[in-house]
Amino acid sequence: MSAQSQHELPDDFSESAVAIATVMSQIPFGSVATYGQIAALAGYPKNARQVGGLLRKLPPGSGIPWYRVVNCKGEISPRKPAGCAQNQIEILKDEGVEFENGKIDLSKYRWEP
DNA sequence: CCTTTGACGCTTG
DNA sequence: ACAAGCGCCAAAG
Repeated sequence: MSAQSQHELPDDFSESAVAIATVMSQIPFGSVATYGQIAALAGYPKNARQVGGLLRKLPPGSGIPWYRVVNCKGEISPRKPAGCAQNQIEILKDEGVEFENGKIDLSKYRWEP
């Protein structure tokens, strides 16, 4: 079998979705990126919402550090199943990211490509 | 084809 | 600092 990439993205993914997922996987260890930032780097500055929609569709073990994605406020975006953010916070803390009242100081941990 | 939904972001009060 | 409203775009029904 051909050597597949570590990013096993569904074939359903559109061109924009692949670009977004690629940028997302570029987030370095110990850093975080905002939805708008990822969308802009992918070439779609107005598709910040699509980034979130993509994370929702992302399968586990996709090799994408979804936990390094936060909103413009430096906090975990609130989604339906409340409490899931707790796990994300733990992972980021393990990477050295400091949380202040549940928020991250983007001026310190924001990814700067 | 039209309407609704969604892990967003910015502006205004 | 906080809340509400509006804008933007794609996927699903």
